[in-house]
Order: sequence, then C-alpha cells, then structure tokens
Amino acid sequence: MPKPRSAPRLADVAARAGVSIATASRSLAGRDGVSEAVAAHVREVALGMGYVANVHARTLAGGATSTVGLIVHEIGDPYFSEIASGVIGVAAKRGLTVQICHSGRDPRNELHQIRTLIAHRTDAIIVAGSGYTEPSLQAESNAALQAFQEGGGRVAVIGRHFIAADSVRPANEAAGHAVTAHLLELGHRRIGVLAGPDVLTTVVDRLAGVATALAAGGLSIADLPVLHTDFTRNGGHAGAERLLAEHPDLTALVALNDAMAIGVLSVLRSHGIAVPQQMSVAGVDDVAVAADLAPSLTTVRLPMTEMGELALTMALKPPSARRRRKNTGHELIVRDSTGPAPAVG
Amino acid sequence: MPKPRSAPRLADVAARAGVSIATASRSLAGRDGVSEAVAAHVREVALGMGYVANVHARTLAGGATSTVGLIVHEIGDPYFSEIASGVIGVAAKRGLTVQICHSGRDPRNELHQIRTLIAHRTDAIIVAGSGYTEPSLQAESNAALQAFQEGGGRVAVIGRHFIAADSVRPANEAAGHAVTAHLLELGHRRIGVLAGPDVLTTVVDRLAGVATALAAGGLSIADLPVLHTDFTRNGGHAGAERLLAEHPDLTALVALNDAMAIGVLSVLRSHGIAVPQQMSVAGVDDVAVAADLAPSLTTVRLPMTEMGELALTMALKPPSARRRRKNTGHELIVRDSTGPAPAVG
DNA sequence: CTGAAAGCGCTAACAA
DNA sequence: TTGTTAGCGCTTTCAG
Repeated sequence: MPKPRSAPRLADVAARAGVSIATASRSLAGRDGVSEAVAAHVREVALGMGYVANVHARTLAGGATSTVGLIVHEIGDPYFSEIASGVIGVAAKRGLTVQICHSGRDPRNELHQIRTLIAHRTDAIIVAGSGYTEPSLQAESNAALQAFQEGGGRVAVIGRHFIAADSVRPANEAAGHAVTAHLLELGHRRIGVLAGPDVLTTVVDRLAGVATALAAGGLSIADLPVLHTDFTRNGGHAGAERLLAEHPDLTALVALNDAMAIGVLSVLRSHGIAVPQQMSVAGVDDVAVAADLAPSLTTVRLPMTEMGELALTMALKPPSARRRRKNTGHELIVRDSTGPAPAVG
Repeated sequence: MPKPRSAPRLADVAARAGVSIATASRSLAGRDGVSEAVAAHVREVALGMGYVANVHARTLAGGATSTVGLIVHEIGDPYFSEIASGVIGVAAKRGLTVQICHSGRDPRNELHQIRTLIAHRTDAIIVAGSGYTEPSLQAESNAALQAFQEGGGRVAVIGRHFIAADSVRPANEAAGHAVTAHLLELGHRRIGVLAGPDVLTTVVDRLAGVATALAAGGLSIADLPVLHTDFTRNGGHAGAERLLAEHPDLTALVALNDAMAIGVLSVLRSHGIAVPQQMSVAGVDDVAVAADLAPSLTTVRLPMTEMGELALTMALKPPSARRRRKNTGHELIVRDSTGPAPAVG
C-alpha cells in the first residue's frame, strides 16, 4: 500500500482562496504587499484546510529556516537535560525547533552527529559538554564546524576550548577553586579528589582551580590523592571506595561534578561514615536534586539552564567578526554535606 | 555581507567525478544500476569534497526522510529525559535525528508543537506524558495527529489514552496498587496521598490503583486524605506540609511520582521526622536518583528508557490495521524509606 | 549502465 | 496590489 499523500499544499490554499500562489505565500508569511482583506481571507482558508507549510520546501527555496541542533553527552544526565531545557525554551520563543543528538563523549560519534546536523542544514549547531585536552581528538569536528560556519551556519559551544566559535564558558576553574577554598576554610587538610577522565578539559580546568586553592592554602595537589574515574555517579562511587580504602586519613572528598558526589555519598552511607561529622563531601554543578539529597550537597552552582539559553541566543545573533565569549558566574552553595574538619585523632 | 554559499552540492560532486547528477545520486544512495567502479569513484570524490546531502532537498524530492519528533512535558524532568534518552538511542541506531519540543503540559501549546512537527514532515511523532481526563482538552491535538497519520505519518504515544495511535502504556494503575499494597502490608492504615492534578490521566490511573489496593485491604480511599497539587517536587513539598499540619496521625505518605516524593522527603527532614521510623514514604517511577536519596526511596520502577525505545520502535514499524498497544511492566522496589507502621500511640 | 529532464512545495525576483 | 516564473538540491522516471 503506497504512502497516501494528502497534506494540502500552498497551491491548494491559493486555488481555494482564488488567488495566486505568490499572494498566498505573502499572506501566510505576513509579508506586506497584499491587501489586508485578501491576506485575512487567505489565512482563514488556510486555517480551514489545516494547511501547514512544508518546512523542507520552504528551506530549500531559501526561506527562513527553523531548526537548531544541540549535541549533548547524554540527555538523561541532569547537567545536560538542564542545558537542553534552556535551549528548547528560547528556541520555542523564536519559533525554532531543536534537534538533539547524543555524542556519548565519543569524538568519532560526535563528528558523526555534527555531520548529520550539517546535512539537516540547521540554522545553528550548539555543542555542549567538555572537549578533549588532546586537540587531535576533535580536529575533525572542529574542521566540520568551521566549514559549516563558512557556509553561513552558526555555531556556539558550551564548555569547550579549541573550537573557533562563539562560546559559553562555565566557570570551571573558579568552581574548583571555590569548593576547595571552602573545605580549606573548614580546616580540612587531608582532602581526596574524585575527578573524571583527565582527557576532558572540564576536568582539567576544575582540577586547576582545586590546585590553586590548595596552593593558596599552602598545600600542593601533588600531596593529595586524585583519582580519575568516570565522570558519572558510578565513577564517583567506585572512586570513593578506593580512596576510602587506600587513604583512611581523609576528612573531605571533593567530587568534580555532582553526579560523582552522589556516588560518593552513597558509598559513605553504606560504610556508615557520618557526613559531615566524619567526612565532608562537596560537588560541582548544583543539579536540581543536590538540594534534596541527605545530607543536602554543598556544591558550586553553575547556571546550566541559563547556559543553554545564552548559547542559543548568541548563536542566533548575526555573526560577529571576532568570536564572542560569555563567561558564566558561579556560586558556592554551602549545604549540609560539609562541616568542620574533625579534630585530629 | 551576504550569507556565503559554500556547501558542495550533488551537482558539484557529479561534475568533479565526471558523471551525471543521476549517476552520482545513485552511487551515493547505494542503489544499483551503476557499475561498482563508477560508484566507488563517486563516493570517493564526495568524501573528498566533504559532501553531505541536503536533507531538505532529499525529503522534498521524495527521498527517505530522517527525523522524528518527540513531545515531552519538560526535558529537565528526569522522567522525560530518561524517555528521551531511549528515543534518541534507537533513533541514532537507525540514522534518525530527534526533534524535541516542550508541551509544558499545556494543551494549547502541545497542539502548537504538534503542528510544528507536522510542518517539519517528520517521519513520526511521539507524544510522551499524561493526557487529560477531559477529552475536549486534547480534541484538536488528536485531530491533528489523526490527519498526520492519514497523510502517511506515524504516531506513537506514551502514557496517553484517547489518542488513536500506537501506544506504550506504563503500568500506572498497577504501580499505584503496588506501593499501596506494600504500605498496607507494613501495617499502615493512616496513609496520606500526594497526587498531581486530577485532570491528568496518569494521576487518575495511579490513584485508581491506590484505591483498589486500599479496598482489598478493607479501607476506602474516601477515608484518606488525598491532596492534588503540582505533579512536581515543589507540589510534593507543599502538599506534604499541608498534610502534616492537617493530619498529624498519618504514618505513611505515598506520592504519585518520585519528583513529589523527593519534595515530601525534604519536608520530613526539615521537620525532623524520621523516615521510616515515624513516617514511611513511597513514590512511583524510580528515577535514577531514587536509589541515592537518603533514605533511599521505595518506589515502583517504570522502565522509562525502555518506554522511549519501544515507542519509537513501534512508530517505525509499518502501520498496522489496528493500533498496537504495549503495556510496560512494573516492579516494586523496596528501599529504606518505608518500614513497619509505628505502634499506635 | 548512464544521462536528460521532470518535478517535490515553496520563496523571491520580476512583470503587469 | 497581484501574478508569473525561475530556481533551491535532490530523486526518479524515461530515454539512450
């Protein structure tokens, strides 16, 4: 059975309204050059027929296009779903639709998704999430994005270096600094760090913040245990188990994102270690649930939703000669998971 | 400065390869009717030029289209981001791209999003999230979806009644039954229910499950306090405050989704009420963090990711005469937030 | 096996 | 103010 064809076309509307196809087009597009009476009539007819313009034809013909692409690591991760929410929010306001793809933090797959989005001729492409410290890993993505921009496409990245495009830059280093300074202030000296893979720039940047805060406090990060595991809840879980086993003297654990911190809290709970009395825990991001964990999580708030909004807003502006950079703010949110360092045993 | 035009077109590839545009098309599409030698050559040239077919032109010309639409309440909500993850996962495997829109649980806006997706001529549209008990609220959406299907479009809904399309049906009633039965078994009799708006079918269905479990236990839901607030964390928070104030004798609180349960736990914690010693709490959904709350949340697991996968898989199958229905399973997950009812004071 | 040409539905000059 | 017409880039008969 052949796919039935039925959606009314502009020509149908025009015929029914008794005008030319051009007039119909103008009326519907709200462009002027049509008498208001005719325009209104056409619109009414169109509505009556349930006419909806074919976006592909419209785009092909050079009309305004209407979709933007968003690449995230994984939409199920709150960090990214909050960013996506911001992007979708401003897109909806502008009548745009958002295509979302998973990169899975795999450079090859990311490249593939970028290509796909380019094929879809989206107005803009937003790439969210950490890049790689090793530039060669994203050289191809970079080139593709570059070509896309040269072809008139717009690009904005969130939390990425090494890509020549407008960018929103989360305060990663400042965030790392802030949590660490907070812990130091509470008297902690034996601090364990749960970091994600060190090929991720986000991890490296946050770690750099940790290091400078430590240095300012007269400590060296080289003297503290830093574990690189997955940048996820399970990575935090596994890392905490190991840190606890190998460094029984720690009084605080800082996780480089909230997902990891959640894993850490879980381990501590199962070991019956009181937080924050015996061990302080802090994260970075301030995902929505952070406030509702028990104990509620001390963390550094990064405005994810706003980052998404910002990125799309920048991407939708006419391109500027030099690329724009927007640095986000950050805010230390002290909750119940951190407390004074226990007196030395 | 005019928008530069640069993406190579099929014609460019054809010219460069020294073949006709038709041959180029066939080679790239992997269709036969071309000598393998020529095809290979064309492919190589295309690759070298970084050629990517224009999806709009391809779609317009009647070629295979390649995108599906997904409408969710709000992508920042874990329930929906997990569903989205499932959808995106299978889409990626099939070389499809996913357009995600927010309905905001507003029937008018939902209709608008459906229209948008139809304009984009997506292959399929998936609508996720509760519908309304009042059919008139979604009559227009229904009609639009109907027309879309008659035009050859595919539709699948998740957790929705009253829409003539393939559907994935979460075990809402069974879930409501399961949590309630669990609480009853633990000896609870004074149970408060935190429900979302009663215009949502999901709420009504889960509530029905609660009622039958209660009835089986010799109780009537009419005798218990049922509060209809927002179907969100804050709704649960506000509702719990009220329930606690007005019904100090309750020993258990069931929230009709985990988001609400999280709000409930937060209230209990701030009131210093021990869970589960003084008050048991249970939710429905089993979002990812449920296991990491403290106390970990007893809930009923609904396979959100799988629901998303299922929905797209169904939608991608050739349409069948009568609509398909897929009921999901459910599983009571007993964790630490529920315990025996305290002895009567 | 390969090429020429007719659209797909729409927008945007260009005429009238 | 309105209509005519030439594409946008691709797929797909239909010829060769």
